[in-house]
Order: sequence, then C-alpha cells, then structure tokens
Amino acid sequence: MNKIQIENKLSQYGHRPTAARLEVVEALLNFHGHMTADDLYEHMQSTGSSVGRMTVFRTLDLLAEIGVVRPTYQGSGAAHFVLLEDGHHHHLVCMRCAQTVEFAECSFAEDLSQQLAEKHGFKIEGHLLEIYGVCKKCQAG
Amino acid sequence: MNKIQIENKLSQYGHRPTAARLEVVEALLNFHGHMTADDLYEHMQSTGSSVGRMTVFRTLDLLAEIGVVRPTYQGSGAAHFVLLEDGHHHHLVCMRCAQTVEFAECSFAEDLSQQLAEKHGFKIEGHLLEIYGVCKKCQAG
DNA sequence: CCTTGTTTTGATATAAAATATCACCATGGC
DNA sequence: GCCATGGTGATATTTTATATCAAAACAAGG
Repeated sequence: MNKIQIENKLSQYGHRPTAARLEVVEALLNFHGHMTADDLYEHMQSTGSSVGRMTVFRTLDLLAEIGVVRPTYQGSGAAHFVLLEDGHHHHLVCMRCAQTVEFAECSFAEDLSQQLAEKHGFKIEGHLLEIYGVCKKCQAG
Repeated sequence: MNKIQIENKLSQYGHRPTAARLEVVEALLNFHGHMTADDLYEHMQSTGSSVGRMTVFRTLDLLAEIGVVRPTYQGSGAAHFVLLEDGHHHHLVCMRCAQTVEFAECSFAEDLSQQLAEKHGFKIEGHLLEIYGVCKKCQAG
C-alpha cells in the first residue's frame, strides 16, 4: 500500500488528507516496520518535520481505524504499530526477547473469514496472524 | 487449560508456583475473557485477595513468557490479556468500537507453522489470529 | 473574495499504565 | 538451622496516552 492509496482511503472515510497526516504516512512507509508512536515522532523530528506529537498519535489512531495499521504489544509498555500491507500481516514473535520476524505466506482461508463475517455481522477488512515461539538465540541461552 | 496444567508449566520453566501466582491464575481463569492487568488486580481486590499490584503485573508477564496468555491492544492504552486456551486464540475485533468476539474455528494450518518454525529457527508454541472489521452496530451508525 | 462553520493542529496539562527500587519474606539446598 | 536465591509488595519514578483549548487551516456559500 502506497501513499496515494492511503490518501484515498482517508478521503473515502471522510478524513482530510492534510499535510501533517501525509507526513506521518510518509514516515510510516519509510520506517517500514514495527514502531511505537514516539519512535515515529522522534524519527520525524530528526528529519526536520514540525508535526506535533499529538498529531502523530492521532494519525496512527486514525490509520488503525481505517485498517492501514494495527497496534500490537511487543514487550514494552508502548503500542507498536504494524503496517497491514494488503489488509493483512503475519509475524513470528519470540516470547522471550520479543524479536519479530515477518513472513508473507498466508495460509489463512478467506472462506472462513467470510463465513465468520456473516455469522457475526462483521464487515471484514483484514487480519493479523501472530505466531509465538522461542527464537534460536533464546533456545540456546 | 486448567490451574494444574498452568502450575506444571510454571514449574517446568523454572518458576515457582507460589500462592500469589496461583491466586492470579485462579482469577484469570474465572475472569475468562479479555482484561487489563489492573482489571484483574481490582477484581482480585474485590474478592478479598491481598496479592499486590506488582505481582499481578509480573505474573501476567511470566504467563505471557510461557505462552499461557498474550497481551493485545484493544482500544485503550492498556494491554489486554487473552487466554491462549490450547496455545491459540482467535477473535474478531471491531476497528471502530473495539468490541471483540471470540471464535473457536481454527483454519490455521499446522503444517505451515512447522515449516516456518524450521525456516526461521523458532520453536513454535502457539498463535493468535485477529480478524479486523466493522461490527453490525458500527456499520449502521 | 470575504464570511461562517467545521475540522485539524499542537502546546500544555493531566491521567493512566508500566517499570524500577528496595527492604522484607519464603523456600530449597546444604 | 543457615545461607543463597527467588519472590513479594509498598512506594517512587518514568513512560505512554489522553484531555483541553486557543489558534490555524480549510470548505462551502454568498
């Protein structure tokens, strides 16, 4: 998902694609990984952006609401945001050191997704699959 | 997963199944849902438990480390813990109001799980599948 | 182009949640 | 019983998230 697509999605949901929001989106796409709101804010500061901390938080909330990112918990007390590239995301998480490996393989049957959607009256937009385990390093230690 | 099994798992990983920890486990199993550490602490207080707040936090962290629970983000700033009944858990989350519906159906192929495990050197212990969408109520509003 | 009403922004203040610290208690091995 | 280690819980501190609000930006209508 690129900047333009996200911009369109914002409009589509009745939110203005303002300069500040697009700066956040841009930084998010550049960062391309898991980050907290403050990580992103500090990164933006370091690149000379004047977007405020609140706006970063609010924009991430907004993006979560329209399904572009999803907050997850990754060890620390702060929410980490992951980009749902095509509506979904999958990763392996080490239960010890919180190291995270992303993978693209998606074994998730869309059939079931739709089935569940109807059963519970939900309009499905995406999913996140987290697999837990212990990484090689922590198995050794 | 019952109290005894969790108790064994604690021992197995070199942690003592102390009275305080077992009280937390008991409360967790009674609560049977999604809750924050403070929710659980307050619930325990209301039932006359004298276990401290720190112990509740630490025990939940410990249980997360051994794969009994998993913290997730559910709208508020606090981590919500879900019980991984048999190592896994699945739920539908509304992107608007954060309402959560659990479901048992598991379409996740264990084959892929093992395949990924080998590829990345992980020892797999479980997974969490979150499906995002908009609930009936929020679609209407 | 100028109002007018609405949305957005960002500084500051506040609240909430997580973590660090530390003295004390409990337990298991010797 | 004594020591080493692990666990507990009160308090203090830090980190993260949210609320507030005046100012700014913007869209729509005249």
